[in-house]
Amino acid sequence: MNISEFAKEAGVSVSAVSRYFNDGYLSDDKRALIEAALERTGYMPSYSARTIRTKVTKLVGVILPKLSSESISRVTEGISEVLSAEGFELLLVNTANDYKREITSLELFRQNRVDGVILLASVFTDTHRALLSKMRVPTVIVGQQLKGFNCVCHNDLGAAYSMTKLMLDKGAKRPAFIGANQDDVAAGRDRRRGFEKAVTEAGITVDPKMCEIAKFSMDSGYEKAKLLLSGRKKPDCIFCATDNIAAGVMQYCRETDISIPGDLMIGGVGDSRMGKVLYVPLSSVHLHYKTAGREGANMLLSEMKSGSEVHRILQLEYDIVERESTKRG
Amino acid sequence: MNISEFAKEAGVSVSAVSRYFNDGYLSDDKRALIEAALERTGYMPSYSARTIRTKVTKLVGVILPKLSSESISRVTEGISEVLSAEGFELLLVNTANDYKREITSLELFRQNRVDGVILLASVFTDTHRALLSKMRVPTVIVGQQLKGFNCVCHNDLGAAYSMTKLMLDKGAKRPAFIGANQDDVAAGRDRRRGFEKAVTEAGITVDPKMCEIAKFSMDSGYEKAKLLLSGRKKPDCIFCATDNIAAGVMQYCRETDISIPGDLMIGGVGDSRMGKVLYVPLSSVHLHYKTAGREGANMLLSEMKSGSEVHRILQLEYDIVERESTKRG
DNA sequence: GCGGGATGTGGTATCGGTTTCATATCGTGT
DNA sequence: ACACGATATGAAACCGATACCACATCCCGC
Repeated sequence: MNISEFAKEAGVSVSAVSRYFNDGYLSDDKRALIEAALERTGYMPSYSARTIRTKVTKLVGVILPKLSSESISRVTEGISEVLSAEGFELLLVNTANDYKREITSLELFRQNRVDGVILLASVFTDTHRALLSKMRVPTVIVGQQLKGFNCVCHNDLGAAYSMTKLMLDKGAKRPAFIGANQDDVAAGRDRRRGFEKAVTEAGITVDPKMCEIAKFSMDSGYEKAKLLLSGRKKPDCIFCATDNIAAGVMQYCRETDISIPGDLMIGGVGDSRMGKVLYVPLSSVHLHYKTAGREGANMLLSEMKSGSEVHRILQLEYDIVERESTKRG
Repeated sequence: MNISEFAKEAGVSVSAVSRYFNDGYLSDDKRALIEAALERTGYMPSYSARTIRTKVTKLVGVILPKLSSESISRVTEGISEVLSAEGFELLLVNTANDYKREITSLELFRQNRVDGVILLASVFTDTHRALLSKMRVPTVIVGQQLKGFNCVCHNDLGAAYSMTKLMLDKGAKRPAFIGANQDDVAAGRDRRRGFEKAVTEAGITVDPKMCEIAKFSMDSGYEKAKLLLSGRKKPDCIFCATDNIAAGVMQYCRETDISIPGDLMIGGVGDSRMGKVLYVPLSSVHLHYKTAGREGANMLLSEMKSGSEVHRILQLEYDIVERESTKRG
């Protein structure tokens, strides 16, 4: 059933029906007629037909690398909370860690499919940059920082620095690092730099042999821990770029009877739920993921309303959460 | 830029452009002209304009109670995997555990916004049933079983039964239960029935005082554990309807020096990542969440293709994963 | 040489809404 | 009595695509 059939059924004009669903200027008589017919028929106007004239989709595209990650789902929850309150819906694209799909999705979103885009990016290539600057809809990047674009990000460097410093202040002398791919500026490069900054400041030379690059998984953390802890020069603390990696390290320690924090201190980033219940509760850095999602959504909202081209970068701070894995002395 | 402007720019007819993006019957000359103009202008056809004629949105609505839950995000990942391979995108609605939003979202999806709907439901009210039977688009329910509709669900009763039986077989005599709201048929009622079945079969009478209802959170599990374990009659095993609840129970046991599995065995459901790294690794039941998502998506796809009204129910089986929390003798 | 299927083409009706426009009625201040 | 703004109304143009239609080739078999 379309609007003219419905209008006939209700005994009013097409314009009247359209006015009912949009602005005012409609007599109470007609309003009642329409409501009665609505009750009878269950008519609903077609969104796409509306969109074709108004150019408004009430849809926001969200591009993310995976769904089953605590940090990402928290961010998404923040986004969803703010946007749904404003009547927007989320068009989700799960790239499954495939950068090419980020590109194709951005392409897709240029076709007037959405009113705005939020990109939970991992890595930026030149293609990314080129495409992003050609976007015709407001776009916000969450979790990474890219000059010239709207971003909400975390202080990854500071977080890594503080966590590493915490362990060094407790007397660690042989710090090790297990991080993520350096192409990922936030979780990879910045967290490594934070680690290195703290180590250097403590008067220790960063030893490349004490630094490993892992995937974002427990298993990977486990493997890298095995590498680091079975060598000759053993670390007395490990800073892990994510809690997942830290959990893998801890697994290895449990199996090999390495005592935590006695023999080895461990610190993570992300303050995941898991960290609290690990067999040795994990010290971590709380990043405000949900807030990042909310703020990203708010930034997008204001961008969509104003249509302005101002680019802002919002960096959120962090909180150190100390638990048993670093409690010495 | 719209199709006629673009057609003029390319030097071809509007029909030719439309044919370029759809079927064949287009000479190579025109194809080349269009491709050249595409390169120059970056024109993309409008999705909503297309939808208005074809009635195809290439969108699937997914309604879920929350995002930051491991089980739900796994299901969603399965859904996303299958549907994106078929060129569909997900329109996500996060109801934030608000049943009313499930209703309004279903309403919304009746407006030709999507080609199909997947509902990760929690609770079914009469309103749900009424609305679901009025849906004009193919709909699949994942995680719950509702007669007369397309469903993909787990064998929740069997899962709970087997886990409880495992603990009873190891000699537990005073089994306790911490479950979820009984309005949730799958995670609430069925898992409780499975527990009760196993207990009864073992010749033990189910003691209502040994049964608590928690929320789906660690904290709630912790609180209920305190209730059960500080009473006079202490349980020697607790079956928890979810791993999160079990993790809360374990937290309490750690604080109060209750030894696991010596004093108390604990079993969960869901085989969450957390379970493996808990301070006592948790026995759990692996439910095939991602598979459920995939199968739900497949079911929806075949429903959308055929347009048939056949209703199927697919129940997935489970695997017991035994870890230290129930390893006795 | 001719009927008929496959291929190729552009004009235009159509999808289901919104917005503009011309027009009408009303209350009200002067 | 009259001008004027606020309210109310339906017809028709319009948004940007697709699908149908009428028509033009071309190739093939008979």
